[in-house]
Amino acid sequence: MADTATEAVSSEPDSSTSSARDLTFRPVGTMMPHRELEDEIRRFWRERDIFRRTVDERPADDVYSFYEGPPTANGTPGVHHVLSRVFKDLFPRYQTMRGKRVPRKGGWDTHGLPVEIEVEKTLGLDSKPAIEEYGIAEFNRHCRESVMQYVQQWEDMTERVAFWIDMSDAYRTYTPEYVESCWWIFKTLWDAGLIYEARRTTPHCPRCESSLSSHELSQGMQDGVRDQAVTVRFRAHNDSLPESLRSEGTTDFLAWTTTPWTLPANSGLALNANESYALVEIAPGERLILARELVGAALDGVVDQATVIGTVQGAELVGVTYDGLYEPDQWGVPMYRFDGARLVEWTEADGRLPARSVAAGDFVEMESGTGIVHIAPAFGEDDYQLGREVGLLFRQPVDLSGRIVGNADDPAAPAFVGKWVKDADPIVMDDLEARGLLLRKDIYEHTYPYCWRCDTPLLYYAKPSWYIATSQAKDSLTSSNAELIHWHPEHTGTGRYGDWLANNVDWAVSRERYWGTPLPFWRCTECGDVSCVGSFDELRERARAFSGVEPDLSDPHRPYVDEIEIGCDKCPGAARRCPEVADAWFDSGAMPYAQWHYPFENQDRFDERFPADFICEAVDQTRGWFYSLHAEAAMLHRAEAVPEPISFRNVISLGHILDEAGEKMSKSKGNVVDPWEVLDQSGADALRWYCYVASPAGNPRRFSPRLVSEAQRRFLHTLWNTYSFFITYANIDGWRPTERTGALTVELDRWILSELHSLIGRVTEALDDYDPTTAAREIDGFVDSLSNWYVRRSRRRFWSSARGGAAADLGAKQSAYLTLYEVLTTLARLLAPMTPYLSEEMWRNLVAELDANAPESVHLARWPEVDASLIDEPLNQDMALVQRVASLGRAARSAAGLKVRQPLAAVSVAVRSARDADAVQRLRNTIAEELNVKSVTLADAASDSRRYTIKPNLRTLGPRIGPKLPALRAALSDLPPELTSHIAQAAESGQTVEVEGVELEPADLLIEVDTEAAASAASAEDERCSVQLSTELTAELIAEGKAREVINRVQGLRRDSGLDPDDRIQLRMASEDDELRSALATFESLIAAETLATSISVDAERLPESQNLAEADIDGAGVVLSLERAWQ
RNA sequence: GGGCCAUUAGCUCAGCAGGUUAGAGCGCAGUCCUGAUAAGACUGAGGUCCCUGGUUCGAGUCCAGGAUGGCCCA
Repeated sequence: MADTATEAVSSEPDSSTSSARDLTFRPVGTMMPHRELEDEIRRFWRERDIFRRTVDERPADDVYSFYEGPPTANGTPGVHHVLSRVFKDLFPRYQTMRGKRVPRKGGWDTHGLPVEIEVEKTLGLDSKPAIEEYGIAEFNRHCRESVMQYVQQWEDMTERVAFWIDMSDAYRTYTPEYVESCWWIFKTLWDAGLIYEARRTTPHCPRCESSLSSHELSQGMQDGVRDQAVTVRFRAHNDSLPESLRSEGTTDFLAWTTTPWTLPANSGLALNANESYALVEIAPGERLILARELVGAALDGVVDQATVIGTVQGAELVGVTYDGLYEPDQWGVPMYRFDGARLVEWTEADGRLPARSVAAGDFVEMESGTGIVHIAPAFGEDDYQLGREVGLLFRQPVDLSGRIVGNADDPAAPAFVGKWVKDADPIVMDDLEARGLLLRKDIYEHTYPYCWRCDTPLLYYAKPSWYIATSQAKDSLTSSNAELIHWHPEHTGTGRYGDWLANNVDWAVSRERYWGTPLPFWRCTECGDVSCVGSFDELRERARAFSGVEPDLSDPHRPYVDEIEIGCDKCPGAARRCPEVADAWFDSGAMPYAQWHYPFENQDRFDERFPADFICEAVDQTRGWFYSLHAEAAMLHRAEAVPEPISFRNVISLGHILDEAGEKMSKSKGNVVDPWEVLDQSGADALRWYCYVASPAGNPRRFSPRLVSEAQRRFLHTLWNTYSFFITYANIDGWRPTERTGALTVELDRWILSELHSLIGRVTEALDDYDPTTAAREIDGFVDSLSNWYVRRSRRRFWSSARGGAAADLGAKQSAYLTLYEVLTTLARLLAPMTPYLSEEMWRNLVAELDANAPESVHLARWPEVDASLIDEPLNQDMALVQRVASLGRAARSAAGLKVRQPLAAVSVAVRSARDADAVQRLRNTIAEELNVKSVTLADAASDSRRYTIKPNLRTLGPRIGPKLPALRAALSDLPPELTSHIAQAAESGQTVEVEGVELEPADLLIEVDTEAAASAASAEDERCSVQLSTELTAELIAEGKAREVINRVQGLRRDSGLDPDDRIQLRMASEDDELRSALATFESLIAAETLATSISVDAERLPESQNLAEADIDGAGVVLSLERAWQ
C-alpha cells in the first residue's frame, strides 16, 4: 500500500506540528461563535474606523442619499425598530459596495404630544391648566430631558444590529437650528399664500386639549365602539308648518344622534329636500315627521300604532321652526352668529334669539336614523358648513376639556352642567325621557376615533386652526408620487397612498400644546393682523425695533418665545405670538432641510442630498413621515424654493411585525419579543437574515425567537461549516491563494462558478430592485448547493494530499481550493449588506489578513461583477439532471432495499433528449460515485424494450386547436402500443404526424420513454429521466460491500478515539468469519486508503484488549477492530 | 361604508405568461449517508389551493360576488 503523504506538496501537512503562526488562515471551529465574533468585529470596525471610511473613501461627487426617519428615544427599542433599522442598513451598504458615497446622518424626533404625555405622567399632571400652573419652562425642560432618556439603549441596539449610521452627527428636532429651518419653511409657504387660519371642525382630544391631524386620527380609530343612540322629538311650531300639515295636536320632528351631549348645542335640523317625509299619527293628536322610507325602522317596537296620514317633500319643510330641547343661553352659555367665516357674539343689542329652523342638507342620507339630522355647528363638519351657509346660531356649551360649560348654580341650569360630555349623556337622556321627548334609546355599534396616545374618545369640535393648503398641490402630490417615487411594495404607492393623496385635505398643522416647534406667527393685539417671521435674525430685528431690546433666542421654545413682542405691520400695535406649536409631523417632514439648518447653512450638503435616493419605514408612516416629507417638498416646490417636488425616490414600506400566532405585538397582550433576547441567542446576522429571507419587506411578518434560530441553523450554520471546512483543509495543506493558471478543466468547478456568476447577476438585479427577499432566497439556495453538492462532491480532492493522493490529483486539488476560495470570497461580498459580521469574518480571514493590498474590510470592497464568460447555462442544466438522476437512483435503492454502501454493478439511465444523454455520458463518474455503482449506461434508444407515453403539449396546442383538445388527449392515451412507438419515433425524427385530424409537429408532443422495467422495484423516474438499477450482486460486490461497512466502522472508531482527520493509523482487525476476512484482505488497499492506515493486519483470533477497540457486526459476522496512532 | 393586502400541508412560505401528477423549509415517522456540517439524502403521513359562481379545451393562477384576517380611510 502506498504511503506518500510526506511527499505531498504541502510543506506542513501535519497540523499538529504547525504552530498557529505558520497557518495560512486563522483556524475556526465548526460552530459559529456569534457573540465573540460580533464583539471582535465591532472592535475592529471601531478601531479601524471602518464606517467612516466606507463613506469618505467613496467619491464625493457620486452620492447615494439616505434619509433617516427619526425615532423618538423616550421608549426602549423593540423588534419592530430592529426590523426597520435592518432594512435601512442594507441598501446603503450595498450602494457603498457599488461605489457610491452614502453619508448616513442620524436623527432624533424630539417634539410632540407623546413626549408631553410621558412627562405629564412622570410629574403627575393631568391637564393643560395643571401644566401651566406647574410652569411651561420647567415642563419643557423635562420634555427635553425625557426625549433622550433611552438614547443609550437605542445606540447599543443600533450598533449591535450593525446599522451603520452616524449618531455623533445626528440631528435633533428641538435644536434652535432645526426650529429655525422649520420657520423658514413656514415663511416660504406663508409668502406663497399657502398657509391660512380657519375655524374648522377638527378631531379634538379633550384630555390633551389639542387637535389631531388626520394621520394621527387614523391611528386611533376603534372598531366596534358601542354608544347610546337616541331618537328625540323636536316640537314643530304649528303655524310654521305647511298648511296641509297643521293640526290641533302636536307635531314633532324625529332626529337621531349618537352623541346626546351635543343636543344642548342644537341650532337647527337638516333634512334632504329631495326625499319624501311622512306625517305619522301615533296617538290621537300626536304626530311625528320623519323620512317616509324609515318609518318602519325608526318606529317599530316603540309605538303601539303608526298611521301614515300624509307625505310631504323635504323641500316643503325647509324653514319650519321648532322648539329646542334646551336653551343654554339661559344658564350662561354664549351664543354666536356667523358673519361670513367669522363668528360674532350675540349680544342683547342683537335682539331676541331667532327660533331654530329646518334646513336642507345634501349630506342627509336615508341609510339609518330618521332622515332628519340634528345640527350643532360647534361639533360637526357638515353642521358647521350648514350653519355658515344658512346662518344658524353657533352655540358652544362645551369647553376644550370636554366639560359642559355654564353656571351650574343658575336655577335654569340642567343637571349636566359642569359634567364631562360622556357623563352628561345619561343625564341628558334621563331628562329628555322624563319630559317625554325621548322616543327611543338603542345601543349603536360603530367605528369611533380615540386619541392615539391617551385613548380618550375624541370630540369633533369647531375651533380656529392653522392650515397648510396642501389640497392646492394635490395634482403635484399625486403626479409626482406616481411618476417619480418608486414604492416597494408598489401597491402601497398606487393604492393606499395614491388614493389617499387624491383625496387630500389641507393639513391642520397647529397644536395647542407646549413642547414643539413654536409657530412663527405674530398677531397684532390691536388690529388682529398676522405676520410670519422667517428667521431668528428677523425676529431679533423686529423685536429690537419694537421694544429696543434684542431677545435671547438660545432656546426658541415656549414660554420664552411667547414673551417676545414685535410691531404690527399694519398698525402701531404690538403683535404677540399665536400660542400654538407645530404638529410634530411637520418637524419630521422638515428633516431634508432642517437637518442641515438649510437654507441658513450647508446649501451644498442640501443640494447634494436632496431628494433622498432611499428611505424606509413601517407602513404606518404612509400617513406619517412618508406624507409629511412628501407634502413639505411638494409645497416648497410649489413655492419655488426647492428644485424637485419630491424628497425621496425609493421607499420601502415595511409590514408590521406580528407574533408567531399572527397577532399584533403589543404591550397589553404581553406578546412583545425582546430584541436583546433574540440577539443574544441567535446573533445579529441571524436576526437580520431572517428579516430579509422570511417574507417580502411589505408583508406583515410573523416573528419569534424560534424562527430566527431556525434561519441561523439552516443558513448561517451551513455557510459557516463550508467556510470552516475550507479553512481546516487549506491550513492542513498550507495552501495559499494564487492566480489560477491554466484552463478550468474540472467540470464541477466550472459548474459552481457558473452558478456563482449567475447568482451574482440575480442578486444584483434583486437589490437594484429593492427586493432583498429574492436576493436572500437566491443566496440561500446557492449555499445549499455549495455545501451539499459542490463541497460534498469535492471532498476527496481536498483530502488528496493529506491522504497521499497521486501527483496527478494535485492539479485538481489546486483547482478545488481556488474555486472554493473564489466562491467563499465572493459570497462574503454578496452577503456583506445582509450579514455584515459573518461576511467581515470571512473576508478578514480569507483575504484581508493575507493581502495587504486588499480592502481591509469587506465593506470597503467592491461588489462582485458578473463574469458572463463563466456562466454556462447548459452545464447548470446538466448538473441539475445529474442531481435528479442521483436523487432518483437513491429512491430506487431505497425502494429495492439496497443501502448505498453496497456497491452495485450498474445503473441504466433513460433520458428524453440527445443533450441529456450527452450530459449523463459526460458526468457518469459523478453518477456512479453518488449511487455507488460500477457503471452508468444509457438505456438503448433502439431497443425494442422502449415504451412510449405520448401526451399533447398543451401550451402549443391549446391556443391552436382549443376545443378539440379533449378528443386529441383521449385519442393519444388510447393508442395501441405499436402505434405509439410509431408516432413517437416519427416525431423524434422530426416528422409531422396526424392524429384525430390534427397535424402535430414534434413540438406539439411530449414523449416520455419508459425503460423496460419501469414498474419494477429498483427504478424511479420523473418527467425528465428514469433510472434502473441492476440489483444482481456478485460475490465481489458483496465483498466490497462488507469492506465498506468495515471502513465505516473504522472511521467511527477513529473519531471516537479522538484522532485528527489526517492522523495515520495502524489498524488491526480480527474476525472468525472466513468470508469477511477474505473480503477484508481483498480490499485491504481500499481500506487503508480510506482510513489512512499505514499498516493493516487481519487476524482470525481475538485481539488483546486495548484502548481503541471496537466490535462490529457486518451482515451477521462479528469483527473486532483496533487502531493506534501511527507515528511517522 | 370605501380602499389596499392576505388566505396554498400542523407551522413559515414558493408557485414565473392559465397547461398535464401543486412544491420547499421546519416539525412528525421510517430508512440511508457522513472524518466539514447541531448538517444531508430517500421515502411516507399530512392539501376541499377560504367559499360560490363565471370565462376557458383547461383555473391555485383570470373575472364577479361573498367569508375571514391585517392595515388604511370615512
